[in-house]
Amino acid sequence: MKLPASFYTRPDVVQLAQELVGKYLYTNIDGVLTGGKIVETEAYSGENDKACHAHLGRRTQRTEIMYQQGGVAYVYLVYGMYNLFNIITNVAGKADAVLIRAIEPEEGIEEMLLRRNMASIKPNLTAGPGVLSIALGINRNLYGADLTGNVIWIEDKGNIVPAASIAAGPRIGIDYAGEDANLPWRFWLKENKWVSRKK
DNA sequence: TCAAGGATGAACT
DNA sequence: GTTCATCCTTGAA
Repeated sequence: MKLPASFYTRPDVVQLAQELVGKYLYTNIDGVLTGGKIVETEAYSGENDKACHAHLGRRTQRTEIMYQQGGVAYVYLVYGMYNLFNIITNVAGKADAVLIRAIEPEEGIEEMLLRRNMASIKPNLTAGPGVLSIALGINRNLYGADLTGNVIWIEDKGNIVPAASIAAGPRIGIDYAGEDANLPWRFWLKENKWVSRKK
């Protein structure tokens, strides 16, 4: 079942990031279906989070989409070469988002190998936000894409993820954010080899 | 095995 | 000019 818009407009982005672990992310780019199970996420909050691009109402052409109502994609370029995929959440004007960091490949594996220029399937095919976007064909064409449409979406397959199998810890690569860098807002499936960084 | 460095562009100072 | 929500290659241990 495709997640409805009402899932994304809920106010607690941290809770939402945790619930997204175990859901399934799919893209349909040029008629090619690829996707898999989400195994790692991070929460970013517009209010009170220095790590967020839209912290305290910062507003640029790049971050404009973050102020929309939840349920759209925020794709942006980092370090000049990688597109990172975020889900905008909460109601309009809040700028909350969830970064998808890693998935466990399931659908369209051959196409993902082709996009990554890899010969055989290995954990680093989709472990990490930059390579994940390459494998799924995500680029800035999807900036602002509707997550309830038919190009990129998330499905709930009814599988239950016990809270005990989800680990929480500090987010990655945001040391500049001061004390907010220590917030345990990264969630991943314990003992899953498709997670981008262990521990 | 692991640390260092490069690629490359948008946003900020 | 500097920083950044990254990843891959290189060369030293």
